[in-house]
Amino acid sequence: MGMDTAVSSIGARARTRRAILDAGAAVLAKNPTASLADVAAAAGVGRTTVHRYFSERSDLIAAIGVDVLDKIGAATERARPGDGPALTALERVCQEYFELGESLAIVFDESLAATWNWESWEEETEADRALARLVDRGREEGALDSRLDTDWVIQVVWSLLYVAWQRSRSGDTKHNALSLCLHTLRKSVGAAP
Amino acid sequence: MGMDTAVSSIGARARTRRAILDAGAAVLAKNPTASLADVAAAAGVGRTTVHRYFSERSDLIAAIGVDVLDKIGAATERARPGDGPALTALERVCQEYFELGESLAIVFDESLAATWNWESWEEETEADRALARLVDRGREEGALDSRLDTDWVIQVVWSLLYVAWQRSRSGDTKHNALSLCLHTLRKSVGAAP
DNA sequence: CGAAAATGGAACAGCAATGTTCTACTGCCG
DNA sequence: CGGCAGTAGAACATTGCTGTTCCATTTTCG
Repeated sequence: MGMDTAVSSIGARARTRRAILDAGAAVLAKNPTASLADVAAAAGVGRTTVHRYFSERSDLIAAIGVDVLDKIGAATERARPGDGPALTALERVCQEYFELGESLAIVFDESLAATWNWESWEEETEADRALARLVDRGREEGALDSRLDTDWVIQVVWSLLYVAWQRSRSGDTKHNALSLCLHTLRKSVGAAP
Repeated sequence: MGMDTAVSSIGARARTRRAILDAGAAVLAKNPTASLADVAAAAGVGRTTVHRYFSERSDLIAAIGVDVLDKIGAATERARPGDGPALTALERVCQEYFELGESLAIVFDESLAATWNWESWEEETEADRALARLVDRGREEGALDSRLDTDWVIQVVWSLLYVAWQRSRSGDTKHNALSLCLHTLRKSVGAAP
């Protein structure tokens, strides 16, 4: 059937698209002002090919954003934030997010969000809501510090993730960085003993 | 004497320079890709005047960097990191840094550092050393968690400051944001009870 | 093999920011 | 008053990125 050609063709397109998306995320995370030529070089494709997939720069950035949100959504589901003790679940979420690696940098970079017309960034995702529910549950269970509101806890989680990711980038092992992160997280947002 | 004209002239120059530096810090913190025309407008001066004080864009950015490092140095001295119990001293440092406000954004923005040829950013300042000494002292006193190394503690301090600063930007009172920051800091890096 | 799809590279025009130069205006102080 | 420092604004050349078009080449698959 014609499906084979369609599949292989779509497969080729998908592969190229993914290469550009990944390279774009890595390059733009390090330097948000990098040119599309830099992205193309990092992806191992020609500059025109980048334009063939994403007609404008903002299209590429938006696509990277969608991609990261997808990854975060998938990681959140894998962590099963509704299962088991809240503090343990929060640690699982942390671990899954930490595995996202470079994608994290995109989340933290505000200057990209500035280049960004994109309202999807503002609106709450299902992952956001799941994380908020988890924190709320933790406070009700008495596992989280009642003096810290939900927003604060979530912000602290993300910032500790960022610090840990930077540390693993600086040469420390991922395991070590994650251990420090989780240990600090437990102490900082856990209920006072 | 000629000194009067010199003084007033220098006074005028210094005032303009300061306006450009402050406006530049504020504008570039929000959007590192902002044009010099934006900086000039924010400073209330002409674009040519900016070039008169900082011949190239990188000169302006470098000058802002020096300025921020100066402010951090002064804040560190005010906090007297050598006096009293280490945890209390660390909180004082945190308070002083928090007061730096917008200048903090400059410190966290990596994309500015990328635009930046500037090696001074890498090298350790006296403030860095003082903070490291304080953390070391805290661990020896048993006031800080012995499982967290100095680098980690310092990174956590900065990231909590960043989160608190963002929060006060988002509408919460500075007092409230600082309280959350200090409370979380004590728990996260303090010695386990 | 042969056609269609995908790509790379060159070339081009448009654009925005940069950095420079020159002129005219303003405020200040002797 | 008259000179001087500082400034704004216009005008200009330059540069680097962007987005587009066209063509030659490679890859893919029937």
